[in-house]
Amino acid sequence: MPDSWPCNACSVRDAGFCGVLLGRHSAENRLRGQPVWQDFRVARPNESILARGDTSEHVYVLCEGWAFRFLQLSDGRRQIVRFLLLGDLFSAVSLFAERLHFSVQALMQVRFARFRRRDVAEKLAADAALQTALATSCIEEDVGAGELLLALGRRSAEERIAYVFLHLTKRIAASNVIRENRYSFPLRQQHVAALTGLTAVHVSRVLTIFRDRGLCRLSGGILDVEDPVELERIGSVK
Amino acid sequence: MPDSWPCNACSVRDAGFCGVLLGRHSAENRLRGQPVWQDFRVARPNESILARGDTSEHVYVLCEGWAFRFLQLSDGRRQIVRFLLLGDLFSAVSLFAERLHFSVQALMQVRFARFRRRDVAEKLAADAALQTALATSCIEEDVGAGELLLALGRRSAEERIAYVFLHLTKRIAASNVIRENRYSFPLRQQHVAALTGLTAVHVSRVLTIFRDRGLCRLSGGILDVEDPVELERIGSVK
DNA sequence: CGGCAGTTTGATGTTACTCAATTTAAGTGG
DNA sequence: CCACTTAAATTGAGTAACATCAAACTGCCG
Repeated sequence: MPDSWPCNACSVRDAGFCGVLLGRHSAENRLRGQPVWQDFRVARPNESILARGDTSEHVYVLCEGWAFRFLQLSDGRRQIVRFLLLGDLFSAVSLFAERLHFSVQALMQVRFARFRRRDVAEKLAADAALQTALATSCIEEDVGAGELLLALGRRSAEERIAYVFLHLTKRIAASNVIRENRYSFPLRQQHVAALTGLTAVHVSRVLTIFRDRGLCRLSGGILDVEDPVELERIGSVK
Repeated sequence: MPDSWPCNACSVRDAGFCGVLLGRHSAENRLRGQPVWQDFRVARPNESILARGDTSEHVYVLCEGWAFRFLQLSDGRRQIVRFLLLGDLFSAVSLFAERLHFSVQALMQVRFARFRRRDVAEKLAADAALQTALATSCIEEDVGAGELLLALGRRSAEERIAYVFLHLTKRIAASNVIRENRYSFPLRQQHVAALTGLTAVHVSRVLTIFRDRGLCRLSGGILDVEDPVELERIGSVK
């Protein structure tokens, strides 16, 4: 029997934050006799889920699909700050703040769970596994933000795109089984642009170059990495 | 008697993280009979304090001077991720990780305190004020990183520089008394460049424009904001 | 006074953006 | 399954923003 098992409700493995919150889904892992999760919700493709400035009594975990966190200027310019994958908290540190300092949008049809912030905070005080999971999420988000800052501030368009491909494929690979350097990768070029600080037109040009060079190709929601070594050479932080 | 008092050892007020850690500096705020802080250290201008990849049993609080956190590519390109001001933890989330994912360098002569990570973690479990202080730091760092990502990804050189000036002056103003829109601002243009993802040459050009427009001037370690309204219009996130 | 780091300025180059037109792909309803 | 609609991707031409290189200038410290 595996020591980790997907949740029958949300298909998230115990290893993720959701799994820890749900406590391996056994009956005794409830708060005051109620399930610790509040409810599940669904959002359609491109639907806005949360907006900066909102206050919310909940924290959120993504259970199905992809979404992203972003910030936006008053004139509409927007920057994606992080993609949210299966099992991700929308934001780890937002457990500590009522008012949201970011917005979240669905990339495709998604499902997510809401947990009452107070319940989670209460459980957190007594649950070492949950503390560890939260700490890990905080670290990962901080590392991710720092590396993205480095990419946006100091790297060329090619390097940025290679970097985000590598970063995301590694995150995918950590939670899924991947075969043959092919990744389910539902981003459109506009999303790559919004993440890398480039325009969609320029992303298209760079991806054409990557394709012609036999480096990788993105289409139909699949990322095909043909030359992982070279991609790593261009995009790696090391 | 004020409810907040500068630490006689490090001049940090109780309101900062250091103050909470030291617990208003009263005798009973010690761990196992020892002062909770490990020791104080000094670094000279431009001295490297911590390097990415190091492991450390300590967390660090800045007690005097300015420093900055940065990331760097193997070819030397570097991006400043956050400036560290009086009372700042070098990194809030690094309380949860032994291995550092960032480097720290002194901007000028600095003094900082080391605290054993284990001791702090232990104190954290029992001390609600410390929990709150840590949570606040985590949020503030996350907000700062997000806004900087937005600036680097989507804003022009002028906007970025106006933004970092505003952001830093607000942080300074939060901990000091400021008179007449003059800020002690020990950054050199190269640091502004390293923070904004620009070159020092281009920063120089933009600052010349700002000066000629009567917007603000940076020299001799002083930032003089002559037209706060206009600076806000250019640099604000709102 | 000399040396050095930082700043300024000019000339030139490159990268990525903008605008616009065209092609391709993805849905949608009959 | 096809015609229609709409969104996304591609391509080209022209441009703007910022980088690079190099030289001159400034201020500071020993």
